[in-house]
Amino acid sequence: MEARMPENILIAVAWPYANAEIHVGNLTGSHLPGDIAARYHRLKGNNVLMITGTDAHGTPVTLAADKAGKSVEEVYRFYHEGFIDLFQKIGITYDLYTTTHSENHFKVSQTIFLALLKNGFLFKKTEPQWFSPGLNRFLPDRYIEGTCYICSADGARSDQCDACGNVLDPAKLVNPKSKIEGDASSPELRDTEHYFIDLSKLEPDVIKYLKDRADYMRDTVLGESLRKIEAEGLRPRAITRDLDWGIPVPVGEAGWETKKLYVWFEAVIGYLSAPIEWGQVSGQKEAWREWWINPEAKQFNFIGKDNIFFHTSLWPAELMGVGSAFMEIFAGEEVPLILPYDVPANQFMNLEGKKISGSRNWAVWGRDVLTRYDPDAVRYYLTVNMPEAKDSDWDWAEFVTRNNNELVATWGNLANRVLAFCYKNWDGRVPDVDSLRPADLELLAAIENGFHTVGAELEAVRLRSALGETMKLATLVNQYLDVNAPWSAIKTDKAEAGKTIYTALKAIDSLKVMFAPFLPFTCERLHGFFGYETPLFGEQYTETVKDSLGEHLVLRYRVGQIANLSPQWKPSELKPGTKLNQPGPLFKKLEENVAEEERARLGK
RNA sequence: GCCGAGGUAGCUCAGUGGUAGAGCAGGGGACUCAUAAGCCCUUGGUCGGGAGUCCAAAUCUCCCCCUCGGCACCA
Repeated sequence: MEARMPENILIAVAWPYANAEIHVGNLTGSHLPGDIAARYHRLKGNNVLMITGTDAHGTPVTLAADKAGKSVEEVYRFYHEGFIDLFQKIGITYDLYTTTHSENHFKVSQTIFLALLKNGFLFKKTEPQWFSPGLNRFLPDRYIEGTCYICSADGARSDQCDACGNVLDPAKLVNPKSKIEGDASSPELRDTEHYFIDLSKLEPDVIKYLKDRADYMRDTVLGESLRKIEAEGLRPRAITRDLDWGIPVPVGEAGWETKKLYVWFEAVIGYLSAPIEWGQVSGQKEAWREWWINPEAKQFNFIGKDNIFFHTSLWPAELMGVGSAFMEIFAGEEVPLILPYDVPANQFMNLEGKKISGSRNWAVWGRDVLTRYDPDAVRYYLTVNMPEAKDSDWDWAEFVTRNNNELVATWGNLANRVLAFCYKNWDGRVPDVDSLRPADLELLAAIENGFHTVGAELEAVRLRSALGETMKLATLVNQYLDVNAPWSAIKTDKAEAGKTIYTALKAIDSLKVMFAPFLPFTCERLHGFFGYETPLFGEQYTETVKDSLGEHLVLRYRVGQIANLSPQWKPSELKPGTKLNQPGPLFKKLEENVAEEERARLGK
């Protein structure tokens, strides 16, 4: 393949919230597609930085801590460490998985706030907000419900009634109640002053930002952003809250000590602060600029559809409002930050036809499912069923059949049958061949072409399609084997059988690379069967970072011994005579009763 | 109510102007290297309904029906 300049690719994933475990819907929604993209670009030789971390702040964490009788820090650390354990077990290779509760993130977030203030995009405004006398704290609207004063339906939110659809005046809500368990006090409206970001002023910029990307952004994403904004406009939005837990608002005025930056205003800033922290812990303090100042860099935000607004409106608005002022305050140079290239948001994954619900245990939890199934089996099903265009469904019976009929039968069996046949009949070595036949060259050409077609799908973040293309190529090799039947040929002409096996091995060696972003664990094993001495991927590890807020665990990724290899996203160059290692099955076939057993676990 | 996304073979879904597709499930066959896997052939659809534009529509326009999601100070 032609030489090319490496691209700088930032893979930024939505920040998991520290009040619940991660389930398969969260994985397929953002972490897994991000990891597949990151691994592909690494194989391609691009400079990849994949980051995110735990969103530690916000009211729900505070309330979860109250309920558990623990400190907010304990609660956030509990989930944070669990997330890191899961990402190692399922191979989500963050270069840095950190947290919003770090000195660095505080500083970067506050700098963004100050830059927006400097540029005139923030204003203060006093509004009534619900206050719980029982909890002695302000509560977000979602925690208040009452009776609608228009249609008399119960369960109306304070600003809108779902029953009649009317927008409500919170002050008129009848019999307002706190939805917090154990809070029997009657919430009341109290005036409170907050900072707002003037999104209406930034609306033309946001529209232009989205229109510039409209030819490749997903239709579902544009529908929830561009078309919605054109229809409804953007309104100013409060970016501070009355809360003890969170990032202090960097204004030295009295009365602001009890207020914090709104979680989504600051969580998205993590896409900037995490690369900065990554540079610090890697001893390359300025390296983050390669993904944030370099206008050629491409940033991807992998998120679920629930976050589309924050990533297609609020975050670009923050960045455009900041302009060069962030760097001016942060580093003393007036250069602008770049804007995200694409926001490939996924829809939701349901479970057995119903919406996933953590509180009702209608969920397949990431760490739990990995105690019974291999990570690549889970990754495979989550990828073929990824909700790229619309909501999808995790169905246990389908999990079993896709595992058995596709992963095991088409791909795993292909690798195993060819390697085992070769190992047994050619003394553990790749057969020697003098020349190849037209059919052999034809197969290898088709496989080689896959690096272009599958690569194009991966670059466009059409992951289901990319995996489907790869699986089709595996079928092509199965067909080739059937036509050439080396198990028959070997009885009369071992050289001919050797050509078939050599060709098939080379094809499998190539397919291994194409499958690797999706199935990294088994492809790494297969890589080992072929006798390679360096791995396909680097390794994950954790370390503890200390700062003025204390310390936090981070997950990292070390490229290690493959750092100096040339890009691996290219056709196999397998040499005749290469010594193989003892092969074995890559995947496990699942029993038919698995679906029944798993369904019995749900909802309990 | 408003906004958005969907409604294509029994099931899960791909397909945005040019003779209806894939995988699974069902039926038949040849083979045996392989986790009884793989391969070949095959049954099956008036592309939610109606009207329109066009030489030509699953694909564009309009109306209607149904499902799901959101309704932004909730993450």
